[in-house]
Amino acid sequence: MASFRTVKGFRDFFPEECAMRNYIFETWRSVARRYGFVEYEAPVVESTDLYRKKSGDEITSQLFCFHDKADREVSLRPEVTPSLARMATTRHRDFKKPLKWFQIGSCFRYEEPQEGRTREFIQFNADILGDASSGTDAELIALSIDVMLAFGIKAEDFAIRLSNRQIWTQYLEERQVPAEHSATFLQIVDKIERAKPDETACKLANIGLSLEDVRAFMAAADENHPAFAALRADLTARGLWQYVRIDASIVRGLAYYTGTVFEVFDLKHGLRAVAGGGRYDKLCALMSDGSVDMPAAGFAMGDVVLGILLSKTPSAQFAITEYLNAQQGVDAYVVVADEAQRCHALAAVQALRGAGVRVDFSMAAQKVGKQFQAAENQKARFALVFGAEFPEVQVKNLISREQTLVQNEALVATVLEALKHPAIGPLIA
RNA sequence: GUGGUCGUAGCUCAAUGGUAGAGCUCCAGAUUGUGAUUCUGGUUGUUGCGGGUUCGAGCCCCGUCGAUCACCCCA
Repeated sequence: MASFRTVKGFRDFFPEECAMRNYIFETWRSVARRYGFVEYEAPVVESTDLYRKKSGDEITSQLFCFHDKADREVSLRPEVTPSLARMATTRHRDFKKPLKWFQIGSCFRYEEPQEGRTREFIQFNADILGDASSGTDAELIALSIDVMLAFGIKAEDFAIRLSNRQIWTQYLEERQVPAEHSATFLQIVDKIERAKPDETACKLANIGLSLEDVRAFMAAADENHPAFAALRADLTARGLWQYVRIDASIVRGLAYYTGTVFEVFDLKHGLRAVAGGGRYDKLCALMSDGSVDMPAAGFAMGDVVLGILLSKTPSAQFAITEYLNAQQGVDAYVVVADEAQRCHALAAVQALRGAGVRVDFSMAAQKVGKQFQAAENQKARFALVFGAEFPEVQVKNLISREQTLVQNEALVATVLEALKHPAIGPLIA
């Protein structure tokens, strides 16, 4: 038994898991680029104040925070939106608006790990800054839908829960509830489906509201509500409105959301939200002490819940298998049948690799049978046998099992030509 | 941070308080120039860790670490 384990809530990525992770990254990247987003990255360690500024002191209980050797208070980032707001505001004059930026990287939260929740997780963040139009919100929702579709997650597997915090702001104004109760109220709404009704009613009574009135208002907030009219028209034109469900109980936990809020969630397994986001028009002003007032909206998708959903969705497995087959293994495996020819084999390995061919071979002397077995394990399409017939080389097609003799100096050209033809049939017999 | 369940080989799991096992994987051989199947052999454990009870603990008790579930939180 190994003496060391991963630290609580952290994960190893063995090759199989790393391939899965890379598949997720590449899918995120390719869809984001399809939408005209450019990639950025921010530091993993930030000043703890960066997170206090927008969320208050209590959030430090969920931060990986520590003092560095110069006694600076720093934290591993729990999210990237504050870093993005800092970056975008400090150099906003350098960029034409709107900014469509995405990022992929680790975030850290000191919480109790559970299924779908680890202490280090990887997030895909997509944000649009400098555009206050509802078209921006629609673009982000469309991106989140297309990301799911790109993973092979279909309409019957997921949906978007959509709401808007302004309908609640308006609700509170109409009932003359003081603005300082707004955050408390949104927390109550967030939990309204899970908490006990009498406790919820009691909390609402404290700020002068009744549960019946709130429930009635929520029921009335359907897709015909004027707050969703522009979004609905936009997403309907894209053919994407079918994925959207209005749900007024979605307010999102973050303090900084100001308008549209939405979540991506699965329909079959009751998992945690796959992604979440919304409009945060005041955050840039807050981060820049009012010097840069830039509207913004965005969402984040984590790798952990997404990975669980992919593993439970058969239609997603197909795309993963295709990706893994294309990525794994090598094109050719060099078999050293006669150790006297090893130096020629090494020269060929080097030449083939220089030509861009993926090549592997046994670095130590091995029986020929073992080497062919290794070639199969590596999913090689060709075995190149260096033996007594050198300077001729046996080129064996491992799928058709056909074998031909080729002059060594023609080997690279022959392999390159052969690789142009698509592999026939499955690599494993 | 609080409470429930669980922790045995690389993996999946057995083992009335009485000699720690099986399957799979991995390695080697049968097979010294060709992939499968099969057969044979082999490696791997302070039973998560530390105490306690007992003639004797994988099993019972306490603590601790980890996993998981529910709270909490969901940026």
